[in-house]
Amino acid sequence: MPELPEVERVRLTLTPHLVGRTIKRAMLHRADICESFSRTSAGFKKVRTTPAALLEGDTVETLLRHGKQIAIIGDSGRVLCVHLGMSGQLRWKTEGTEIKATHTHAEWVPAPDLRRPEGRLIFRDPRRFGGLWTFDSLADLREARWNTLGPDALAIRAETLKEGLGKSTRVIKAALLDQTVIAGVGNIYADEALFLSAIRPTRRVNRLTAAEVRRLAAAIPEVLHPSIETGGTTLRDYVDANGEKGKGSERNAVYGRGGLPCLRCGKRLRQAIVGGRTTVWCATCQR
DNA sequence: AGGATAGCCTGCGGGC
DNA sequence: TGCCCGCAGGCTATCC
Repeated sequence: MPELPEVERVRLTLTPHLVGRTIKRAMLHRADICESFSRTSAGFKKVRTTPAALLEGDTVETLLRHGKQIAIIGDSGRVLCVHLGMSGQLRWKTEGTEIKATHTHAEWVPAPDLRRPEGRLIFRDPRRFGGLWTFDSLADLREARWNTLGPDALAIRAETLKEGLGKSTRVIKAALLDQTVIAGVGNIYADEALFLSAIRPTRRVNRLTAAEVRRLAAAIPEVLHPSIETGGTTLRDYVDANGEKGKGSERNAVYGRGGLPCLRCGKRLRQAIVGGRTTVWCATCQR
């Protein structure tokens, strides 16, 4: 469910709970949602997941994000990578918080910390499109997994976007959803960025002008930043680590507004499947 | 080899 | 009030 702003929000709200805490116990309730990798001379091989790989015994140093993926870094150097997929949640559970017990696939119990209230980290994911990946180091995660991702959408520049798009003939909407081109944009913010840059989602990548690519590159962080501030979009079941819902959905100019009037020109917004996903745009404002 | 499509899962809202 | 259908924020495997 989450795109970059929602994932960033989870990272930000989880950080104060986790950083500096030592993981006393890591529990994996469903083995098939986690893959562990270890380095070999040839590359990487899949190994059995151990509690230590899930950061048991580690003190959390920091939380990073690239695109829609989060990395939790332990003081041993080990790294736990979390991808929320469509329905994944990373939650900080305290005495008072109600979290559905169903589909809880992993839990982390920290050692008591006198300065902070007790709590534990929960990974839930009903649809199981998300998952966990463990590596011995951040370098390993970058080499084995994040290497396929394009530049993070918050830091995208016109030149790198142009390079990532290449001479592709597919529609721009599909290219924006391709995480190897740019990491972090999903269905909501692809439509929002295309609206803001006045480009039709059905335009072929290789037919975009340099000026249009520049507008698009500028529009992407511009649509992402406010959603990080407001707590991300809420359409269904997204919540941050503290269970707070986003307040950003009413800010969307096109996503979820098919058939409604364009906020800029008042004409009816078009809705159709583009690049395999429901897409909304204004045929008047976007060319 | 790039690009389009089906498929993986569960939950929920709308229409009957 | 059910029940069935369609649809959902992501990504991949597989075909052409």
